[in-house]
Amino acid sequence: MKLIFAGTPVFSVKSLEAIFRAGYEIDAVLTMPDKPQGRKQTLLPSPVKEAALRLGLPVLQPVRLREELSALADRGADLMVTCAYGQILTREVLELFPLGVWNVHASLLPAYRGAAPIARAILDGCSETGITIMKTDVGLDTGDIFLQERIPILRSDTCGSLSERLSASGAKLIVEALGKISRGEEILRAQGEGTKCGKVVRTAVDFSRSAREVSALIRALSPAPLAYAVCDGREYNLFFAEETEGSGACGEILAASRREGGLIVACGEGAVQITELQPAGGKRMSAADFLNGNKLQKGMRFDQPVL
RNA sequence: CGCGGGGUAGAGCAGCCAGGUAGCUCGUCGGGCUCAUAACCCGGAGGUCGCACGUUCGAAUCGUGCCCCCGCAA
Repeated sequence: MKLIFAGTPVFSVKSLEAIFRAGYEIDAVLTMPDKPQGRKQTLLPSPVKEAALRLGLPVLQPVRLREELSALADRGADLMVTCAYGQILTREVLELFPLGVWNVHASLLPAYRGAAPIARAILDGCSETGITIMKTDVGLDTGDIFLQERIPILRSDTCGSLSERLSASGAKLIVEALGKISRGEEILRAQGEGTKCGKVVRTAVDFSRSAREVSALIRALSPAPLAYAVCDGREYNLFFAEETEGSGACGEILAASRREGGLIVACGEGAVQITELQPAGGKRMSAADFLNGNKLQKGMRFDQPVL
């Protein structure tokens, strides 16, 4: 069984490595073209490309997959595995693989089809999410479900930490799936009605929301694209905040010292303790380190975002 | 030439504009207090002030050049 792996971000790397380690013949790895990153606009390879090169696998980076059909077809793979690849597959692509195209998706489909299922699940305050291995069809994450694993969402989870566990789960499940497929044991079930989620963007924290929602927003967008807040003309990226006791005007800093319990900000309902942040121009640091610099004082207020 | 912040002790910062003894919070080490402590008190160690050149009696501070880090935007 010869297969092609398609993936792009770090989330996909564990699946690629697991499939490789399980001994499957990976004919080529598809990933998005190198993109200019950062201030210097330097061209950077995707995490999957780096992993593929490390494993000595051939890498293909078509800008538009549907324009490289013949090249793909020539490789004669039996099956394709996709995992956050970044391109919608057309019917012509799907038809190239006799054993089908299988996708690793980071949600319990049919919930959270689409771009940012992990962040959305945290944002919505879900207590669990999971991984679905599905047989890709022409719709957006609408294919029949093959395998699923539920993963709890912890109060301490950020999109980053949850992604790591989901990524590991996905790697385990896709290997399991390939085993069953190679033995002709796949049993599928249709999804039915589902929900779609769009990608998440950098967002200003609205401290008039409840502490639960503020914490969820901050954790859902961490470590990227991040929630932020402005105080005293300076912007702060927020990496982590948990709900805590406290009340005051929305956005008011209720405490800004270790003695008083850290950096605590009043929300519309309750308060949050911010434990990791990054001032504009500065580095990411713990609230304890940040407070040593005395930039924010009790009584100051974070700006209310213009809605 | 996209906009902007920054490099001072292990960490986070002040000092720079108006040159003249290296400062704060924390950590660390030692001692004390306490049933005890992440609490409190006392004391100590620890810094080529990013690099180079220049101005000056004297530069963290002023001037020139360079290196590096970071936020936004793309």
